[in-house]
Amino acid sequence: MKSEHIPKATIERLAVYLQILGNLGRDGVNIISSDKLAQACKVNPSQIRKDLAYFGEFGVRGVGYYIQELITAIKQSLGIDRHWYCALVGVGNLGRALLRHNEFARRGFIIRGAFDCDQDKIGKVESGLEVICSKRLKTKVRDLGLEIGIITTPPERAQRAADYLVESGIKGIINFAPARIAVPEPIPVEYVDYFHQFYALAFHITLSQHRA
Amino acid sequence: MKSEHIPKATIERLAVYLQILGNLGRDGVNIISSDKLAQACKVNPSQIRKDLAYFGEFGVRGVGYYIQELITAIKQSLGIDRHWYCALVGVGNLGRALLRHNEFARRGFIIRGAFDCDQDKIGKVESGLEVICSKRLKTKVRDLGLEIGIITTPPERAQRAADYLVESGIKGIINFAPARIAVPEPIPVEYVDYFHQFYALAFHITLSQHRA
DNA sequence: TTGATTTTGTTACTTTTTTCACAAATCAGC
DNA sequence: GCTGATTTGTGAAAAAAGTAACAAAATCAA
Repeated sequence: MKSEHIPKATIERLAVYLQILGNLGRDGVNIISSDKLAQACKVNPSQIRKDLAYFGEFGVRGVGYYIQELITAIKQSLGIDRHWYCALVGVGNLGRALLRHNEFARRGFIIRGAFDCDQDKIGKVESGLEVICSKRLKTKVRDLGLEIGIITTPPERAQRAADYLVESGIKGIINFAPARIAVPEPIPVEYVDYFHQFYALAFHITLSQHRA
Repeated sequence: MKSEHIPKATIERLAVYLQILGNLGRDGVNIISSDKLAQACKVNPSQIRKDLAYFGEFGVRGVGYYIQELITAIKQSLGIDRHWYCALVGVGNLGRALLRHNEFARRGFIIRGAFDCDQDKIGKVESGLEVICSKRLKTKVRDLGLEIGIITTPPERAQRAADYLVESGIKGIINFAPARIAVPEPIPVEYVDYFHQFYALAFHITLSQHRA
């Protein structure tokens, strides 16, 4: 099998597989079967084989998957076998926290530009990056080769940030602001709000208590 | 309709509806139809009606939904029409960032205990909370009425943190550590890792470039 | 080399989720 | 109070995702 439409859930699971394979690899394991990996991820083994089948044949029948090879294959499939340069728009509390968070670079997402439209912030230096006026995004995106935009503005300014980013030729957007944004069709947007998971947890706890 | 099994995707969408309704409410809108809300969320209007139908009848035929009422109804459905007291385990960089992040309290998730097993950290004060030895979780969970555990340890210590939390009688866990954890059946766990969204974005960008 | 055993890749089947379509309810104007 | 215009709630249909089952490939022992 190869390509066609790939379910969103598959992409999410690939990220999980990657996480677990990484931990296993660090523990010195070399080979794993879909069955064992499935146990570790708490999914169905067929599910794993099917998810991987969208991208190619990475296993060896009768043997299983070579962990390092599989990690490489999944990274390639997701497009994270390379660096991505990012623009961060909105240098507030959250923005600053992300700029300081060096996990970004470790995972291959390198924030190379920090932008804000507040005159008081422009010119200041945050984690080694000078804060630049959002209106200058276009030039910077071109000059620095930025491909991903990270929105960390307050919700009411998220749409404007998105507009600047789109206009500047950015290729995709991660929106941390608690607001939906509208962008032209081809540009993918992902929303991040970990309170959604808190809500889901509150729901599940409440549900099980209601049953009891 | 009422209760039965509710899709995970429905819960996620309810959180999105809530976000958008909140923003609309602040803008002074009072009533909205499933059609308009659907446009704002970029989902199918039937989807919205069906999602809500799992929990009750909140709309008025021929009219639409009263926004404030709907917000209340969704919050009740999710179980976030109340406060939740939380225990945070693992006072590293991420843990400290979350402790400082006052959005938690604003959204009704109040972190009332900070725990770590590192002797150097125990006794120190972070954002007004004294860091307590993880082994004392049980007493504190009882005395402070903590219901949700937030794991922010390094991945290799996530399972132990989970074990302490489960033993202490916690009702649910949010795991920020990049590792899967095993807990007894009835206790719900939600995983938070925003790099998954970065991966999804990288994938979509790569895909569309491949097509071009 | 053959046969037993393992485990993948893939097709067929099952279940779940989403979308469609329409009756039931509401409201405004006459 | 009736008529027409809306818009919900919901059962039926369609689409999508997940699971099971098995042939094909690989390994190993005899």
